This record gives sequence, C-alpha cells and structure tokens, in this order.
Amino acid sequence: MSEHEPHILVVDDHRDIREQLARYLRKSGLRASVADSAAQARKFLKSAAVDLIVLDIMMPGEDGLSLCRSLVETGTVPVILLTAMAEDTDRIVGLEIGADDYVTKPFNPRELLARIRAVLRRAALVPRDRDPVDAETLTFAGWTLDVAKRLLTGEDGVAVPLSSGEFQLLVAFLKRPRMVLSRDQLLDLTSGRTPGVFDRSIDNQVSRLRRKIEPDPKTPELIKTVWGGGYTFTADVQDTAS
Amino acid sequence: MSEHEPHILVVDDHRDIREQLARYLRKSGLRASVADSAAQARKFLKSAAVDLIVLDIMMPGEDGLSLCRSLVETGTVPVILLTAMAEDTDRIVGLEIGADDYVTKPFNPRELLARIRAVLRRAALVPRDRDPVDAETLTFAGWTLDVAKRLLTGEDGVAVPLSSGEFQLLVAFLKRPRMVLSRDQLLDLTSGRTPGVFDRSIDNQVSRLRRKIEPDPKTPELIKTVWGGGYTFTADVQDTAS
DNA sequence: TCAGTCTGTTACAACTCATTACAAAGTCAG
DNA sequence: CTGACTTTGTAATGAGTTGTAACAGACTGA
Repeated sequence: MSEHEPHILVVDDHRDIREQLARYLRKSGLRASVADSAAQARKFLKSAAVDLIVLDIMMPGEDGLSLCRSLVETGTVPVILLTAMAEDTDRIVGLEIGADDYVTKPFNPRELLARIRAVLRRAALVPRDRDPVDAETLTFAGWTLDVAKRLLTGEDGVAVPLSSGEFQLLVAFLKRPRMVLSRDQLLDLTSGRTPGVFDRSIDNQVSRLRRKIEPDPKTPELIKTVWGGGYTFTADVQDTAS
Repeated sequence: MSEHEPHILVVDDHRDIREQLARYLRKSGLRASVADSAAQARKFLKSAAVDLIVLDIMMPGEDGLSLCRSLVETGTVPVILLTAMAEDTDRIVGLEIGADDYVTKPFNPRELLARIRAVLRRAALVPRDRDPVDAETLTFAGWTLDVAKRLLTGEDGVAVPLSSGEFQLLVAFLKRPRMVLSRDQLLDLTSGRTPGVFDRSIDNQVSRLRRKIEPDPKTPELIKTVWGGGYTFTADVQDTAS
C-alpha cells in the first residue's frame, strides 16, 4: 500500500518462478513487479522506479549477464543474480562482480528475501546522489551543524553541544532527508551494532535529539515518526562545502 | 567521496576482471584505480598514493611475482596476489616473496573485499615510513615536528619539549590521520606493550599531549575522542623529507 | 469500542572518559 | 653512589554518555 515499500523487479523467463517469487515478496511486505526478458525489463525500468532487481542469468535473447553489466555501469539499481547451480557459478564468481549478490537455483525464498533485505539495507546506507560527509557545514531549519567540530548552532548563535551518539544520529538523518529509516538501519548507521531483542536505544537517542533541535518536542516537525516503520527527517538540508 | 578512503590499485591484464573489481570496490566505499600491466602499475605508483595493490600473477611482459618482489623490497605497499590456479607452488612462492595475502581465481568478490579490509587493518598498525630514519619533518596545524630531534615547534617559533612517550604517541597519530585508533592499538604502537587489566595510561598520555598541542585543551580540535572507540587525529599532516 | 501493538519518556544502572594526585621507575650531574 | 628531577603507570574521583526497564499514552484494525 505505501509507496515507500521497496520495489523489486523480478526478471526470469520461467513464468512459474517469477510469479511465485513475486507473490512471496509481496506477502513479505515488498512491492514486486515481473518481466520475462531483458528487453521487457529495460522497458519497465524506463517508466518505473525500482529499488532492486532480481535477475536470472540464463534467458533467451539478451541474457542476464549483459543486462546486469549495463545496469551496473549506470550504477543506479542494485542487482541480485540468479544462477543455475553448477553451470555458471564460476563465471559469476570470477567475472560478474558488479552484481551486489547472487543466489544459486534452486533457491530458498527465505534466503533470497534475506539477501534482498541485506542489499537494500546496504543501498540505503550508501547515499547515491552526493556524499555530504566532506561538507564542512550542514544547515537545516535554521540550524547550522559544523561537522568537523561536531557543533550545532541555532539561528540565535547559541551553540548546542551534541553527544557522540546524538551527532551521528543527526548526521544519519541529514544525509538522507525524507527517507524512512528503520531502527535497525539507524542502529547500524550510528554505532554499527546489530539490534538486540528489545532495543529501544534508538528511541531514546531520537528523544534526546528531538529535545535539543525541535522547537516543540511534543509535536516534532523535523524528525517524524513513521508508525511501524521508523523515523524520517523532513526538512530541507543544505550542505556547504567551504 | 572522501579522499581519505583507502586507495586500491588493481593490476590485471584482463579488462573485464579489473574494471568490474574496481567498480565493486568503489561501490563498497573504497577508492580504486586500475593498471593493465606491471609497467603501467609502476608508473602509476610514482604519482599516486596507494594503500594496497591487488595484483594478478599471470601477466604478459613483466609478471606479477616480479613486481610483487620489488614492491615488497621497498616495503611501502601491502600486496594481495591473484593466482590463476590454486597450485601450491604459486602459493608458496607468493607468500615467501612477502605478499600479504593471496586469492585464487575464480574468486568471490566479497571474500576478496574481506581480505582487503583485513590487510588494511593490519597495515594500519605498521607505519609506512616514507623516509626511514633521518631528517623527516611533519607539519600540522601550525606545528612543526622534527622527528630526528624529537622537537616540536609552534608557529611562533617556540620549541615545546616532548617526552619519549608523548613523542611516540604524536608520531603514531601523525602517521594515521583521521583513523580511529583504539587504546590497545595506541599502546601497541607507542610501547609495544599489551594492555593490562585497567589501563588508563593512554588516556594520560593523550591528556598530557593535548595540554601541549591543543590551543584549548578543554575542547580538543586535533586529537578527538571517539566514544567507545579510541582517539582520532583530525588535522592535515604534511610529510616533508628534508 | 477494545485489545493488542507500537511509541515517548522517565528513571536508573552500567559504562566511558578527563583529570588530579601519587608512587614507582628511570635519568643524570656531581 | 647519591639526590634532585623527569617520566610514566596506577588509582581515585567526578562528570558525561548510553542501554535497559518500565509504564503510560497513542495508534491500528477488527
């Protein structure tokens, strides 16, 4: 329902495989589309935003490797390759390293889903368009963040000190405005940890950060909660590399 | 992308392999350059700073082993060898020559990346002395450190004496700017000791060093604390061999 | 509406760090 | 060899940071 669910394109010439996989992905909360050939996939990609492609290698017409190669060259969409068991494996492993991952057929759909999630997670963590890491200052909603000094300054010139965790969390948000970040993603971004069972540490950091940067912490304007999804940073961010 | 990401040089005569590997490395957050022969690699190394070389053994012209041998002799850059066949003779020769690791083709790019990271981690602890002994001068943030005389001079020309421990700590930082060094690593680098149970000695040395080189020791600009991680030196360092 | 789930916040304990003080070890001139 | 001086590790203290638990309130879907 939400258009913010990741959109997966499944490309395979076997109808059964692609339909069942698409169904499984939808059942798992992802959006899924299908294409039966490289040509159809190319056409589809021109009109729709796709977050990840699951691509069979062996197909009549233009084969998967070829499509993969050109996708990787443009570098906009992560790719997971499906390879027949013994046959192409060596070729894949040795040559087609532009793909983000590969899975050998017959595959366990749960494992494939896990790999899809892993790749999406990695992709979300690596912003594609620009890399504000080098930017000296980030400004948003009247605030100015000096990245080098880890210092946040308000419009009135008052400096607000940020703890290490708060700073990293804020930078994670500023690098990805308007992107919904799950708690797991944020945890990985801020401390590289994997979440424990009951982990509310991100909630706490968000709460502490909101107290510092929100005009009225009771009604958050900058860091908004996405119920059941995570958090989003909703202000415009300017990065000025001075 | 930050120019402080590790820089990898991929040397292989097969265009597909080196280009795709380079792309994969870049996607993984590293900088990557390519060379199609030992000769081109040598040329490249003269003009660019490279942190690690991935080197194919079997190449027309001067082969990989030969290049590897001379690289190891100068001892400046770690090397990972790519061997076409998993023959024991190749492995033994490669490692005896002093390569840091080797990977057999066809290789799994993820595994290769893991090995690259491992070697870089190890290499971080072994300083690359561009100039082995004499007459090295390191400058940073207005300070000038005469390595031979162990003397630190400020912009105003005032000399600040450093104790042995302070000097070693400072050098350890200066050789690895922007790299987070744990207390254990710093302890190893400065005195070669392994940490005791409750070891705050590094904290102390850092504190003493900060008092000498930081404009305002209360808000450190040069040596920054990484909470839960260690310390980082964050200024640009120029290494002038005089 | 209502039960179940998810979130915000507080409180607290555990942990990390900076600095001071001090004692042990090392250095060096006389 | 001796005694002053320097250097350095250990301890202790206090401040700051972070994760976990707990609970109340908000949200969702039936």
